[in-house]
Amino acid sequence: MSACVDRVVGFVFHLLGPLIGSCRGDMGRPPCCDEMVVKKGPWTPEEDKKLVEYIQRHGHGSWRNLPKNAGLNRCGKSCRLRWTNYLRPDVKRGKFSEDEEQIIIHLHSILGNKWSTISRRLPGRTDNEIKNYWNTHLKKKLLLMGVDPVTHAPRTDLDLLALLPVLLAAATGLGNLGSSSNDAPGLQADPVHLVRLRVVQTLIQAMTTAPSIDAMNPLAAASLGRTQLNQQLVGLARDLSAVANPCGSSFQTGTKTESCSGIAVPVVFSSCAAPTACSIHPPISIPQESAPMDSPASIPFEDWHGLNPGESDADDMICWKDIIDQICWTGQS
DNA sequence: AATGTAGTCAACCGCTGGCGG
DNA sequence: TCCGCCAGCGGTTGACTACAT
Repeated sequence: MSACVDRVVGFVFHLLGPLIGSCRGDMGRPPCCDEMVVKKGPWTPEEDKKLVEYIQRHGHGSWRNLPKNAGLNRCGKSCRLRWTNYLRPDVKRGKFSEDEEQIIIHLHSILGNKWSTISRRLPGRTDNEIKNYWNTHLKKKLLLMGVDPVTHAPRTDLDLLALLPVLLAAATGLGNLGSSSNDAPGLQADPVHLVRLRVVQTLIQAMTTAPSIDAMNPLAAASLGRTQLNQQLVGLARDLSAVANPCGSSFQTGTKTESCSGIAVPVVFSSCAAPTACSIHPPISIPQESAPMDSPASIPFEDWHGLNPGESDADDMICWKDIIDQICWTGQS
């Protein structure tokens, strides 16, 4: 919320800045350069040439005074950035090598987003270049490997993603039930629709709340967001049980412990005591609570391979729109 | 061929901490 | 000790390009 206010205030000041600046007098801190005159945007070859020649001849000295001395219509800050990120003779350009990638990943696991510190260990690479490479390549690479790029720990959101097929199957099953049942279809249509809406609501809530939490504290978010979502999913599983009960009182929900690769995992189950009567409804099995990341009950990294949707088959990659479409419209015809 | 979408990266913005007066 | 200036830093933006539809 405050970030939003800051943005609005920033925008207003952005609009009024030149006006305020022109009548500021000697109040407050003077701008680093005259925003009304100074040039912004991409550098031209002529500007590059001027900057390089000046620095080679005199050194950069005070960046604040450099543009005036070098005959450049630029902010000193802009000159420094252009020099350090692009024009400096020792800047190495081109693709990052495997070794460089490994060094970046390793250092990032120790230092976090300390791009300038990381860049000092990689001669010829600038902090900006490393930061961009991280955000565009390495982050994705780690995600596909099942590693959280923030914590460098095995991803903890995969169990939630792994639940989606289960939820889909449940929601789809309800749709089939509603359309195939001869018993008062009109009475079942509304609860089915309500459950679908709750599935969508849960997904949307997960998608919209987690990032804001992440921004403040990724570690806390990983456990908090997941815990809340899991609780919602548990509730959802119970709703599904209540609605999709084709066998009367024999349909049950509860909690139990299941073994996953030899590790005990608490799950919520919903099952039907008469399988032949409800073969279209697979048992719903949902992790009950998120375990702490370092808990022995959490599933180890190597055990997630089968659950990572992006790893086994590219076609299995989750598309949120398709999921929501499927949940909302399956069985509606 | 035209349009839309996603990816990339140079440059900008605003904050922080060091330093000197 | 306080204050202002400055360089450096990390996050974000937006222009450009490649690819898909």
